[in-house]
Amino acid sequence: MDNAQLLKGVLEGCVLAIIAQGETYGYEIIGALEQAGFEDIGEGTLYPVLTRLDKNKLIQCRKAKSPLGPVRKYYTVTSEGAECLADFKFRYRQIAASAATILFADEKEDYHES
Amino acid sequence: MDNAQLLKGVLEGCVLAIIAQGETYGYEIIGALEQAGFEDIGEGTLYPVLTRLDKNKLIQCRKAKSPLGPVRKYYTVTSEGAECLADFKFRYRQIAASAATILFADEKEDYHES
DNA sequence: ATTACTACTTTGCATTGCTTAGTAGCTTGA
DNA sequence: TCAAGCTACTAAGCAATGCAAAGTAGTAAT
Repeated sequence: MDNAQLLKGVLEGCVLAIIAQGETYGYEIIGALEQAGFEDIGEGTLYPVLTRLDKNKLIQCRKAKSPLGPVRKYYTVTSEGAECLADFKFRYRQIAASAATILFADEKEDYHES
Repeated sequence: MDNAQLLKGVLEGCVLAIIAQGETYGYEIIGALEQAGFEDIGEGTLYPVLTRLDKNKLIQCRKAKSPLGPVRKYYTVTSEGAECLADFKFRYRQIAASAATILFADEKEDYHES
């Protein structure tokens, strides 16, 4: 029961959602993920996600100088990416609801408890 | 953005949770998953999960005749499995909360609007 | 010049869902 | 009897993805 498996797919959707909130770059995205509660998202985890999203035309890239350090790659979502994000949210909601039904079934017995 | 990836890890925890609700067998578990809202969980998806849970000593198996059809393998959770399930629920809640923060941040603006 | 911080890249591995195909017991009807 | 159809489990092989580890570079400060 590896923790990593729970992230699969979810991470990609979350990264897309973060970029949808405003143009941003890799390092900043890692910070946003950690601030939301995700722990230990390394660079080796995030950057392949960005590469994939870019390859699939869901985000697009623009290079710009950083005030400190090397060149940054700023990302924004494409219209196709926005569609995908909406679709993802829908599917995630479905699965999360199904999982909650099973996992937390015993915690919702407040109202029909005989 | 494959739908299958969203299931990773979640499925295993859900199967464990279903068995924890009472002794059951493969075919019945598939029914329970579909009833909870999971779509198209095939046998080739479920049985490897059961094999893995068994190998990891989280569930144990008992063979018994079926009123119709071949012998069934009835599963129950071990004490170790119960611990794992509790741990899984905790981790799932954390990740689900983090994901919701990012994905549905814009939907919770009822109280500090304007 | 060395250290440290920012920022992105690359390689390779392990896990896991899924497709497909196969085995096997039981019941029913022609 | 024997084929069809249901129940029930098994097995082989593929693809996607998170992740660890190591590397490349630019800038700044000591």
